[in-house]
Amino acid sequence: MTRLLTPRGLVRDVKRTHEIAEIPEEPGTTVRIAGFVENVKEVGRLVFVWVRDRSGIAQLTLRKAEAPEDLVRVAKSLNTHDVVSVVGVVPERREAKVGIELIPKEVEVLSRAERLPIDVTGAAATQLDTRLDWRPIDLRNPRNLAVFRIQQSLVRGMTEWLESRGFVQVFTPCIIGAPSESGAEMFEIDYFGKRAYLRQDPQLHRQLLMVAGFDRIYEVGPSWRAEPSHTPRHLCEHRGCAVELSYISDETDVMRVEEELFIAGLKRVLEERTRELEALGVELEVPRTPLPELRFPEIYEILSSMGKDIRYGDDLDRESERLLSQYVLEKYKSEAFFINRFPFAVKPFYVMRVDEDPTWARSIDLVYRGLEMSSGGQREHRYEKIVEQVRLKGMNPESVKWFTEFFRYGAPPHGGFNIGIERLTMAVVGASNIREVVLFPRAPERFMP
RNA sequence: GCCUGGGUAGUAUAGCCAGGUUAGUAUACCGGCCUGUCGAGCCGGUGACCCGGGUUCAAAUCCCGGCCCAGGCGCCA
Repeated sequence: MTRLLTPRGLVRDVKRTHEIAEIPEEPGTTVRIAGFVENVKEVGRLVFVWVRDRSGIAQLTLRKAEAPEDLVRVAKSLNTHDVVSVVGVVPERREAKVGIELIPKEVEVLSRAERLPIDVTGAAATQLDTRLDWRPIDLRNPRNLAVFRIQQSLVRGMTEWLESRGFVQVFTPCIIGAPSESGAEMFEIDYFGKRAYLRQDPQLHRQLLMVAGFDRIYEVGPSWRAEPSHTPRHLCEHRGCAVELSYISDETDVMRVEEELFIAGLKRVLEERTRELEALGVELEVPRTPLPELRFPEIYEILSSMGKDIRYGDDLDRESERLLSQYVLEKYKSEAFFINRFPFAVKPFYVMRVDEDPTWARSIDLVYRGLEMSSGGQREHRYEKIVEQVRLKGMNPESVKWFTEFFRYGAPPHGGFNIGIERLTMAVVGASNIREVVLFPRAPERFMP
């Protein structure tokens, strides 16, 4: 059997010569397609079979009187989501309103499907949790492919932007030996009888690569949070696009890189995913740069003027985040903005404080469509300051020595951030639950399938 | 982790407050009808009260515990 690759990389073999969307319009053309049976309908003297592959739907039309008896029998025996390979001919006149019409000459059943455990048509829309129990079947719903195509473009738009600016792609360890970072709980693992942890952020190792002189790096990879968060926007396992860069003058340099990166992702989606955006009913606009920036402590006054009082020095809560988003949308007509100069009290030891007013840290968040996309900022690179901040946080200096020691041997001023890929996808496609935009989400009560 | 609401056929829901006939509906599935369907239509059929305990003559319904889910909060990407 001769096999050859099409320009699009599809192996032309016995089961398939064309993806459905590739079928030529020329009447009389014979093609072989393969896919899942979407529907079988018998109407009077006709049998219709819809076959779907990832590119679209084809309708097979059989005239009972004209088609071979065996073929009619096979067609009538088909069930929803049987897997078939079909040889068919493009008809003279196309009458199907949905999809591409074919007159089948041969139908091979590759696999039979039992009654589906979930609804993938939307007629009796299945709840998310049940869909996730049956995720591989749920993912057959074309809306899901659209979501992950959009995610693909977001990530590629960002990584290609980073590559074009000389950022080095790196892979830092997922298993770490010390629970060094304050904040989220970490998953413990057994490491040859010793206690180890799954990282909650690749943050500290990225900084060590700045110490190493890599200058500009990025990493796309997972992080884990052992927090029992029951919300529509948290996962126990999520992926980020993390960036770190050296020789910045302050955190605003980090913001300029982050907004360009963010916009590069959105632009790529608009370029490549018009169809998918339309299928999902999503409207997308690219925010104007530079993005608006709100700073502490002025933020307390803004919130106060909106009727929300946060104690001076305290962190923002969920409602504040929403109020600030609303404020920025009204005042600056922007869906995205930065929050800067968080209180040092609510941030980890490694952030850089403002020397003249050390209550505040050079810590930034990017908020988009009311949702936090990332945290980042300028890091403290001065050894004495790092050690002092470890002490201020009440941490045991020995426990972070593996990290802090390296800063005695020269460290460029640097900063960075980590954009949550699922958060960004969720905001772009307008999903109401983050688990919608993860293939196989991990949540406190779910780690299967 | 806290608060509120929930768990009924494969899926999605009604019934629960005011305990008592064959637990209703839609969709899916099976069978039949229909001269082109395209959210097809019409007729018939199969199929369910989360688990454990308690109250009662009698529990899907009331009470207690467990597990799970949704939303909100906290934590954060």
